[in-house]
Amino acid sequence: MTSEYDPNRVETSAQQYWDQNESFTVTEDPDREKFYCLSMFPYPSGALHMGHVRNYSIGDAMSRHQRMLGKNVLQPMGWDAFGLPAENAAIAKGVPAANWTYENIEYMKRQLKRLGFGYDWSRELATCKPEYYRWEQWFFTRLFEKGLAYRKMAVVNWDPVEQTVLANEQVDKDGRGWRSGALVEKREIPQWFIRITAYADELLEELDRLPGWPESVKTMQRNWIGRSEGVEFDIPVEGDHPPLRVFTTRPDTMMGITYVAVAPEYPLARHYAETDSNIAEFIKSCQSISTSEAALESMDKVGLQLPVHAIHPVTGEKLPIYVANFVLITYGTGAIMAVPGHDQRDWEFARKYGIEIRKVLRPANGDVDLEHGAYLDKVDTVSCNSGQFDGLDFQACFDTTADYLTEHAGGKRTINYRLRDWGVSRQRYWGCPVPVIYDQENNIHPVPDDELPVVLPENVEFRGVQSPIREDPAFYETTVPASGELGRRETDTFDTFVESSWYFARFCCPGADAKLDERANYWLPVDHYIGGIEHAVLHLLYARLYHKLMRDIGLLESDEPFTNLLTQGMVLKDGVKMSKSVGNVVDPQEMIDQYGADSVRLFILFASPPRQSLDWNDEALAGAYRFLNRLWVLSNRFAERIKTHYLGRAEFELDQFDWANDLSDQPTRQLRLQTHTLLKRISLDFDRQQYNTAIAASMELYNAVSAFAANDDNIESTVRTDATVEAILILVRALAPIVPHICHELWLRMGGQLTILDVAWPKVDESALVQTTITLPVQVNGKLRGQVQVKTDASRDEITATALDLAAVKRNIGAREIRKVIIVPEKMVNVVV
RNA sequence: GCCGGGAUGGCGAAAUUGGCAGACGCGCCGGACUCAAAAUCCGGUGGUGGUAACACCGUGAGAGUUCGAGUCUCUCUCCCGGCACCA
Repeated sequence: MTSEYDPNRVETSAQQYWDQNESFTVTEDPDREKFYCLSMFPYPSGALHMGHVRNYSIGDAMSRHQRMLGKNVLQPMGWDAFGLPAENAAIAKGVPAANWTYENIEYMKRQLKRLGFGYDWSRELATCKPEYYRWEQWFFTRLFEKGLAYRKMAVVNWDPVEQTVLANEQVDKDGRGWRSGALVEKREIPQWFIRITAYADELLEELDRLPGWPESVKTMQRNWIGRSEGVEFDIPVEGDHPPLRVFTTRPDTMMGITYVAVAPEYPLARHYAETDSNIAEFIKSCQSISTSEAALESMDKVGLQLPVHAIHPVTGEKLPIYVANFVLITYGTGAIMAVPGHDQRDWEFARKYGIEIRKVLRPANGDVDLEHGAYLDKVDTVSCNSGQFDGLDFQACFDTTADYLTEHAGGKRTINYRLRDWGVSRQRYWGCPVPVIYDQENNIHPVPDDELPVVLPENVEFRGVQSPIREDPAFYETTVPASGELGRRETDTFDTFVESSWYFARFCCPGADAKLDERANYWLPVDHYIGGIEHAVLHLLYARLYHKLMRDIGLLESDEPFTNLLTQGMVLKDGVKMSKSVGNVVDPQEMIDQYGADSVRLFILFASPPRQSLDWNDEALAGAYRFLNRLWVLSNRFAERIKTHYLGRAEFELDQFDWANDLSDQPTRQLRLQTHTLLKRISLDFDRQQYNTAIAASMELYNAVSAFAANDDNIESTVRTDATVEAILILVRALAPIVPHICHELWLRMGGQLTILDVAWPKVDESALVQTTITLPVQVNGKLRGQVQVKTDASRDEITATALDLAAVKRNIGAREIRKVIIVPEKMVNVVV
């Protein structure tokens, strides 16, 4: 008697086996092809959610499949352990952030083990540990020395009641602090930046050499970097004022300038604000406006004219100067030339304030009316009303005007990026301390290597929101390197994106007494990176940047960190994202307790292709469980026979049945044809990570072999047993990456000598796919009318004759004349009448 | 507004990239087993008409290319995601 399928028992025993044998611990092996499969590491928020389970199920299926293909597979796991939630818990509940974090890690690690993911736990890391962030600090001081990290003033959210800086997440959508409820102000304080703009071009260009990345992510990164080519030049201002520096991508329209506009923060605007209260008030109103997207969208373009004029650099015309809320101090030069005829935003502003709209561009073969909007075309256009620049097409006019401005207006061609340098300072406690010391004159001294790490104290007490290390002399009081005078430590910590920008590299070198060692070059780049689309820009861009920074400091040889990227879809319930506020969250733990890890993994990979969203369905999960029960029963029914008859063949010879014996048996040939046709599909689907169809095909294989065995219960014919056994052995191996526990146990029961982890992926027997006859669909005028059985090597005439002989075909042709017969070899027949 | 991705049964989805639309699963209907139910097993399941054989319709809408279109081209509608006073 076979025992019933008890997932809890089966899974515990498989997991014990993997633990005891350290089945997933790997080392470098130059003789084997490596495969580094990485899933985005989780923030230890308390418990795994369904998104994690999906992410890691995909990664584990991929890793185990690659291992069966014979590769040296690295699949590590760790913890993105710094961050605000731990700090919030500390503030709200008085639990030390470190304890909260370590307890969550412990619980979530148990959950990951309970799900049976094949991680090399010997490489586990948590970013909040000094042995990790020590190297982050070391690296930062290198960047500082190279000028790639620097300090400058920047705007933060200031809570006037708590007297502290707030993270964006701590400001609600009405612009109030999460704890005090007070209106948050903008304040400028000095902060640390990493010069990502120095890598803007490489980050952009290299996207074209990442065929393994989804187009959507590459597009998002391109937009984020936002490269635009144009010209920067001076527009003189009356009186003693310095000229206004402007940037434009359309110098060809500069003869149409009818006003200029500056950002509220621009020096000229500030100058007049000192003496004019209207201007001062206007500037203030611009600053208090929330920067949330919704607010920006509904915001009107408003401005105020300054009591001074600019001078057109070509015509000498007097141009009004406005301070306007739509000009950004952070982009370009903070001032713009406005050409309302050929820029929609300038047009709208001009309309509102009654400024002249001048046409300096028209279609090459016609004219255009500027009554209803600006004319923006660049193709088939010609310049007009532009004096010496008249009659030119876009490119010629661009070049001529750009040259003119270069010569006469201090101009130069420049490239502007939307991308800003990365602000990495956070005035928070639970993060990696920025390793610098300030002396009495506020000069910056990086912490010397031998004094690293600057350890973040874990036993601290919160009094309100303020970061405890800011008011802890034991932390910030120190001496200045070299001089020994009294100094003050930086109390800012790093943005947590800094830790996640290099963890993939550190996984390669556990325990290294350096940031990285030569093992990194064996494993990197990551062959397949899997995670949520929400990281399309920030994390994935910063990780690319850090990889290049590490390369340029000589720690790595490769240019890019992730060869292939798979962005998995969201997990939904009833068609909407699972969330606490909707109340539709399904707890993975409950599902595992009820059905076991294998059923959860099977369902989650079966319900949707990995890149698409997945709608959670309890009933379909039960269906996955039922399938595993059927698999269990069928495999066990043959396990004893396999063990006694096939033991000794060993895993290496599994695919070598003695078919020469007798293949005249038609049902056997049919089963083998089905088995290997399906195996071919399964293998293809695994190769393209389409696990849902791989599982569907595996279920078909189960259905086929189960029906075959049922119809032939007392088969004595060896050849039929062989075919059945062969199909079962293929089925169990094909499912092993997806439902590893049950397959582990079944393999042992069937007498396997190796753990199924290390058994080779099954091979398609091409000879099983050879058919002597084939069924072809027959169409008349493209409509299906019947099927014919023909010999595989039948001539076109023979096929035509057979097809035309079908009653249904004759009936549908009727009296009509046959114009031609199209035969697509091995596909179909179409009679055209 | 711009960019990217979609739209196929009651539901999740599939279709080897131009060749039998709806594989596989869920749900539902019918049957077997059972005193009964659950579980399990067997059969059916795109729509309309027909006892049936069969016929017609059918992949968001409309046109086109083709012997043949879910797949290619054009136009449009809607949905999801991202970006956006970027000069």
